[in-house]
Amino acid sequence: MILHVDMDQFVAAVEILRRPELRGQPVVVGGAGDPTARRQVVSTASYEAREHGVHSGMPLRRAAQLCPSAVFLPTDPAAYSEASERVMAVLRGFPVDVEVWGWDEAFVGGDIADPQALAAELKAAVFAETGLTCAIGIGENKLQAKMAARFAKPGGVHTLTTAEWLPVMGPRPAADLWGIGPKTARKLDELGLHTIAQLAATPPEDLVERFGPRQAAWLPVAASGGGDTHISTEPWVARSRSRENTYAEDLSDLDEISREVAAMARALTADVVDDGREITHVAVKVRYTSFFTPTREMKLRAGPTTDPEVVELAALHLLTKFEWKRPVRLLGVRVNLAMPD
DNA sequence: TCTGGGGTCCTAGGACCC
DNA sequence: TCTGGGGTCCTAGGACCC
Repeated sequence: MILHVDMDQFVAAVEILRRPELRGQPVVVGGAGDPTARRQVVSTASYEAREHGVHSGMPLRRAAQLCPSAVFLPTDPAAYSEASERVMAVLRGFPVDVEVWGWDEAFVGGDIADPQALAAELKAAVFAETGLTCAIGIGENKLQAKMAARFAKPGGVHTLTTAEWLPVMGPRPAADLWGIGPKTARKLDELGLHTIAQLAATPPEDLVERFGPRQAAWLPVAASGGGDTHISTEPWVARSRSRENTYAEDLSDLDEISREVAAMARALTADVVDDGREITHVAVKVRYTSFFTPTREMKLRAGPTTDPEVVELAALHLLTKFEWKRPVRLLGVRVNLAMPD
């Protein structure tokens, strides 16, 4: 069996931990914590704020309208990263395999005799050592465990097995499946495939034309409750690193745009060089006020580099490949990293 | 009340080479 | 002479996740 550990309202919970007076109050974490700021969105809302309809991705100003009494806090990624490390260390203290999945999730596998007992022990240990609570899903593969954790939230334990899968998940919309987003859900709807049970009963051949071979093969398997059972304990090696910024006021001046992109390119290079990595590709992203968002990317011809000058010049070169007739609201730079041997 | 930031993986088309 | 088929690299975009 595989367990999926999913922290409850993780970002909000970390903030509440260091400000206990916030417990029980609606808390909204996002942007610089200013509910009047434009172009900033909710990162995480506490359960109390969610009761007012506030959710991740919502503009802060909208959140403030829905829940004027909420406490608004700036995001503090370093604090969440540090809290995440403490949680994962607790999980690794057990004789199990742990695969970290983002800040606030992990899959746990290995030689597990009694998954229910293990789940209870993990929850208790995480709470005792970090003050944070989690939900735990138990399943026969990662997909089942992940879906089970949704039923377990907040703070519970839930099991979903192959035998239970179709009776429980079958009637639910295909969009409930981990890996099916709004676009795929709409395409499935257009094919008359609305529920997980309907998708599970569809031969891949019927999906190839619309979805391509890989997704066509995966969709019915996932809908039938099939999934990956491998827990990888290898440390994650990042493929890329990026920085982007949405500006409160649109940018039109190409000199200013160039300065911004150059600064991002240099900062990014410093970050990855700190991590001992080399840069192979540079990409620039522009979002116009229309929300049209093209990207331009290039491989560094001279080979992998750690030189900020090279990365900056590449980014500035890529800038020449865009049209500058309209103002922009976002600029971003991404670098791809050479994979160590 | 207009729509964040940081990632990963997949697909598709064109260039280029044999 | 007007024309094939395969393989790989590169870039752009789409979709999804937290």
